[in-house]
Amino acid sequence: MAQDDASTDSGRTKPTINDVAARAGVSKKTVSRVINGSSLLTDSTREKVQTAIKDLGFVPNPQARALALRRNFLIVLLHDNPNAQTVLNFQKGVLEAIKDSDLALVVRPVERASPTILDDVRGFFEKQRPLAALLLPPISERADLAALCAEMGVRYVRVGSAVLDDDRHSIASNDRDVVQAVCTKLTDMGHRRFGFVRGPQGFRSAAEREAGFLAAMDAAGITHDPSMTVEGNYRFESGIAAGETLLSRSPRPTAIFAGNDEMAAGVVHAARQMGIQVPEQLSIIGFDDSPTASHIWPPLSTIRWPIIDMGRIAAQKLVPDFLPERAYKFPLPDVLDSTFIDRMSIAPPQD
Amino acid sequence: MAQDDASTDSGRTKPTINDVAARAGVSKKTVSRVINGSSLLTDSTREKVQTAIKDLGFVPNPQARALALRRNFLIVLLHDNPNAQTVLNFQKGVLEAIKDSDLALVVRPVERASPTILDDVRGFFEKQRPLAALLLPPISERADLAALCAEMGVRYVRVGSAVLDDDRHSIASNDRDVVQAVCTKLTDMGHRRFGFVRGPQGFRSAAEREAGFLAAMDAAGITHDPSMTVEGNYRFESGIAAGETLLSRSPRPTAIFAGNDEMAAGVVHAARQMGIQVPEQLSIIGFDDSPTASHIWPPLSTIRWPIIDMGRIAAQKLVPDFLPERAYKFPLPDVLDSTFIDRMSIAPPQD
DNA sequence: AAGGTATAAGACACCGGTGTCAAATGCAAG
DNA sequence: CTTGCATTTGACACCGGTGTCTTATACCTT
Repeated sequence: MAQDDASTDSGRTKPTINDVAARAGVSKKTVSRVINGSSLLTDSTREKVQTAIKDLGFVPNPQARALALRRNFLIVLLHDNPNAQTVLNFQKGVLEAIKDSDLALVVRPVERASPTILDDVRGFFEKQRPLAALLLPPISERADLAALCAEMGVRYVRVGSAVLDDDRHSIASNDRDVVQAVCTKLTDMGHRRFGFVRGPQGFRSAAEREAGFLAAMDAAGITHDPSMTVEGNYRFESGIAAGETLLSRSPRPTAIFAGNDEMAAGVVHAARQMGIQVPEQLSIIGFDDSPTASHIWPPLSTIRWPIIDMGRIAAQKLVPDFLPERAYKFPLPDVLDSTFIDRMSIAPPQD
Repeated sequence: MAQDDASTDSGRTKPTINDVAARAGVSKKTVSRVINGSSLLTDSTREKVQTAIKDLGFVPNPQARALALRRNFLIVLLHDNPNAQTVLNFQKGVLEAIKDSDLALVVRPVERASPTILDDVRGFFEKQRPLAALLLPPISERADLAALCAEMGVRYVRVGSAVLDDDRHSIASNDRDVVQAVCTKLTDMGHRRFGFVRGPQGFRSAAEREAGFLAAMDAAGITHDPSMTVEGNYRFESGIAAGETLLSRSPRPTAIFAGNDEMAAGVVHAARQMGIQVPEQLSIIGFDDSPTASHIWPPLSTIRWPIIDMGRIAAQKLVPDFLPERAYKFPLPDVLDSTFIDRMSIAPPQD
């Protein structure tokens, strides 16, 4: 295999751009142009260089490129989302998209409550100089973080339950519409007395889902009593508390929509403690299609949002020019549909 | 604030090592020594330089260092673990440890089944040249991956249910011991007929937990019928199937240990379908303390492994020389204790 | 065939640090 | 007050690419 000195050498140590240049008989700048897909190249030159690259098994050094370009080939996932499954699925989608690229995904949790959050992120950006950032809810709702990205030349996409930015910087699910549609199913079944377990203040998802619920009530001609809306914090325990509150009202609601599955599971728990049968005496719907939803009894009817796809599309919006296969087609959607997963927690009201 | 030209300038563009050198009246190499904590420096020189660094707000450029050192300040998390909560908690621990360092965490899922896994990882290492890698189970069990890390000069730590490597390269939970202890609680309660839902072949955790279970049987003088061990794949559905199998045996087991919470939840599900009361007629114990465990009814007694701590300690073992605060003390442990979380799924047998 | 212009390729400095080795400095001993 | 040696500091090349500007080549025109 050792046909000349250069290739003998290449067996031991990684070939550099200089080795390629020497072998192809061109300058390193020309090799650089080939790597970067410059259009001002003769076909024959390009071929020569590509052959040399292949022969040598040359892989450009990302650190050197990063230094010269003042930009790292990193996508940062900025998040403070408490739902592990959501975060991991989103990661999965992103990683799927960047699989065969030169990019890597770095995770960076941030603290929503921290007063120094902007400085923290700025410091991180200054150090790592990432190419792009992905903002997961709820911090995706912070306009100041998006502005910081823009200011520092970091591309970004904001992920949310509703469109949060212009189409280049946003990917969203249609929470409001899907919740309205699903709650309308319930009114069509004959339910008239509803309880609603809201997500916490400051979460756009909570507001969107509530808006969808209210719209369904409106459409069915039902006046929703505000005292039948209870606020939780998206966690199981708050669902129990909310369930206890709502189910001790008289008359009792026959259907409860909870802002997410954890809280819905809490409501189921409360119902069991109070001896209320689900779904016969009480219909419950959650949101997320988390593992909990299918593991509890009865299995929860819930709404699955396409979080993996959102991750993939977010990455595609972010760095289309870095992704090898352009198998996807433009324009990329801004809103993705969620789907209703009907399991066993809903039924028509009794009597 | 602008006291001289240099500081005026530093407001616009980031200061470099040259600016610091000029301000401190030393060479850039000396500044470099200060940054890297070289010991052959006069105290007065060090101070001068540190003052200049502080005045200018100088932050070394990681890309440049990466190029010169041929090493990126990246820790890679290599995983193919299906349990989102586990992965995310581990990430959390790692991130906690590297919080104020120059390091970043990048996630890289790998496919256990892929025949090209070694080449994939090698390619990734060649491109990103990470400083270190963290191997999560089950791929942490692959010695060839560890060898690859060693060969490519990537520090690594393997995480597992038992010590998988020497103490510098391993952090483990004590699955076998804790399972033995917990199952002994069950025998002490009076249980004699046990079912065991094993994790899948090829998972060390499955083998360890089984060994612990068997040891407890042994210690209690119980001969465990091998047909009362059923293998699952760590997922809910396989737990249902295993539960159906075990609970249709006659005489029925009065206690079932499942290799993880998902499968335990499946067993609970199967028991309910068959009209068997938990825990009155059947005690069930899981492993992981996943959200599912506390959300189902009855809440599962389970074992919590200290995955966040394992992440933190893994990072500390990996890059002690890069972590700012040496608040932790050596030697770092190799094995961390899991704890039994007693909820409501166990009770003495009815006889 | 000469001149003019568009285009391809190259020379060289530069990104911002670190390694090597030589030079300068400090201090003890003669 | 030298000399000798250990220690501290600096000069300079180098890590492996890219940007800018210049030069060489190719293609048209007249």
